[in-house]
Amino acid sequence: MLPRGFYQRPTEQVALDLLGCLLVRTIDDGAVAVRITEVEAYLGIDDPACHTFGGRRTARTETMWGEAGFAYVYLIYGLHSCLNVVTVGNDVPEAVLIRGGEPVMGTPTIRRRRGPRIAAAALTDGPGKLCQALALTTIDDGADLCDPGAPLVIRDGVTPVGLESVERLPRVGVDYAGSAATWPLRFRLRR
DNA sequence: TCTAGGATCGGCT
DNA sequence: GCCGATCCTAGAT
Repeated sequence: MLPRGFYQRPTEQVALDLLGCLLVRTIDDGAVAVRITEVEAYLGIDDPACHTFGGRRTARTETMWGEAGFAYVYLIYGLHSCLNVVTVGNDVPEAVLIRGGEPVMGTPTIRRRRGPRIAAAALTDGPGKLCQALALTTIDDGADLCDPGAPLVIRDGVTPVGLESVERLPRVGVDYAGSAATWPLRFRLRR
């Protein structure tokens, strides 16, 4: 399991290093693991696309202002959840959005949660889809990812990820953020 | 209180 | 590729 110190580093570095890691979700309903293939960095108060831009601190974003290594889960478009991991910590409210992955364990459970008619490639290839596959909702906001007994933890990947296999792209859906919309803070594993 | 808009998804054309 | 669903959040009043 990744230790707290992993998350207490610059957000872009954490985002890169999360690629290839395993998201392991253990609840009664069924254990599931997903290999992270796509993430986005959100750089706090100086990032117009970030929920904490300009120092915004509300009930929703409170988790981002807390310690690193905790899950920040919020609801988007009134119906989808998105999973982030808080980075840096100590009143530096930055985070990495987990945008997608590929199932490596518990695929039948994922399919049961996602629906029988969903194509295999579309089971966990978006932030909302990922949360549905892992049965994550805003109830899980504030969960500690560094607690060995937690129902959601992140483990180091089995095979190391080389920089040459990582694409850097602009972030998705943040056109409202002006020039920050073009910042290359989206990282994706080539396939 | 009220209102505009959103870090998306999936079905349909 | 387009578009509607759906309701919470945050800022304004």
